[in-house]
Amino acid sequence: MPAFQTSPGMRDILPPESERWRRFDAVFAAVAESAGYGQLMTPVLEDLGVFARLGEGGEGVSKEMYQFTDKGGRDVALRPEVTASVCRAFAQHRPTTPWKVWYSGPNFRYEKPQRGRYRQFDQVGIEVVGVDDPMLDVEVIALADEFFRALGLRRITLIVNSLGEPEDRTRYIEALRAHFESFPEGLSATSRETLLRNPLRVLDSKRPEDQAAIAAAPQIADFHSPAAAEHFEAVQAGLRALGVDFVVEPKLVRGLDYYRRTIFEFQSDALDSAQNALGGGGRYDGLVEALGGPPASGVGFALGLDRTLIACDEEGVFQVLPRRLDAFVVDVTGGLQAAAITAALRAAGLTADRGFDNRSMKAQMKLANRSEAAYAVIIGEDEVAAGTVVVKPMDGGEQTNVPRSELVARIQRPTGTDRHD
RNA sequence: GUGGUCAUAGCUCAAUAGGUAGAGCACCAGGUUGUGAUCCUGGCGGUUGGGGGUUCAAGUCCCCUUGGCCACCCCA
Repeated sequence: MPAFQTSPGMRDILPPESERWRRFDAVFAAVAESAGYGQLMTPVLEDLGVFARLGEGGEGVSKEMYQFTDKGGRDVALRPEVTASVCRAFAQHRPTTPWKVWYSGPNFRYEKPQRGRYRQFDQVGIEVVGVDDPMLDVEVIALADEFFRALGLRRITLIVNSLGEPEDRTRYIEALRAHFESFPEGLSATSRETLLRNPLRVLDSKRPEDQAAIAAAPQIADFHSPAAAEHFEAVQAGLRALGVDFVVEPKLVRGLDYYRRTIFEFQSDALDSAQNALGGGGRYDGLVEALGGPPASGVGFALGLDRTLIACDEEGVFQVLPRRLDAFVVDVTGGLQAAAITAALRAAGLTADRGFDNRSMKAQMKLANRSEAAYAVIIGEDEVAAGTVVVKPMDGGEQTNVPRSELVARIQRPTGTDRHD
């Protein structure tokens, strides 16, 4: 038993899995940057106040926040999400709009860990501040959709809804509360508690005894102001124009108070229905202002690496193969030769590893095999004397003895292709 | 936060009814005094998650604790 191990809900990502994570980021960056988004890097630690507004939504928010007082007496928290930090950054730096950014990194929530749910978890996302145009909602959603496709995922469902303007939303919540409180068949005990805190969330319940009340509940669309309805229509028209499949789900809600108008979520039907949401987002007009900035609308989404990778596993896509080395240098003359040869190979842009500890040729060949190098470069006393090296294809091909000066060329241009010699 | 379940070698797992802890894989070495991936032989490897208790004797039974997993809660 090791004296120390990772704290609950936190883990090491070892190679080669870490390579997959890095490629995940790279694919996301490529999609976002193709649309003019730049990477924003914010601190993982911020003043508690930056996230305080999130607490107005569910009580879970404040309960699950990693917060503490630092040595200067400042109340701080590890970020539970990035959207609030983006808005804080906008308010702080006042960049010109539209401000289009993407991000990737760890977030922290003090939850009870289980598979696909960690206390430190990575998310990628994009946010745009300062544009009201529904076509921007369309762009953001389409980029998320494009990203899932870039990973190779096919069994993805996009669901969208609109919470309307803040006033619409407020009126709807009151109507919902009234409906649920007076519904004859009542609600489950859990939903009755949810109702006190966040009536919208009751719509999310999957408990059978709640379904009758939910089915009979008022529809948000009936509360949309003309402007909100028009915005939502425009979003749908834009998605259709781009050929992005979607389903309007009137019962889709998001837990936080800051969401306005468009909200959306991507689900994978390759996962259990209980946790099939890979990511989501929406509009949060007003959040920047709430954080001390100018009035500015915002829209964005975030998605989690863990669940998305699980979905990839389920669909058998985005399987990252370990990187192969070009060459593995086996030196049984003490190791100095290998130092020079690997340096030369690397300088030529090739990837090369070598054996250490002056182990036997057999042992070094086993390492070469394990490294999955394309070639073993073997050097012994004979080769040193002759100024040559043995180049052996590890796939079983014939090994050849080549002058040391031709080694790099031989590996860059495999035998059989250099017929002009 | 609530409930359930599990924890044995680096990994995946065995261990009859309490009776000295095993295998496969991996790793190391040799067979092959200059050659991997196959094969053969041998080796390294564990205070059975930790602590306490019952017992002549505990991996096995009891309590506590830590951690994983599952469900609920929550889900930004």
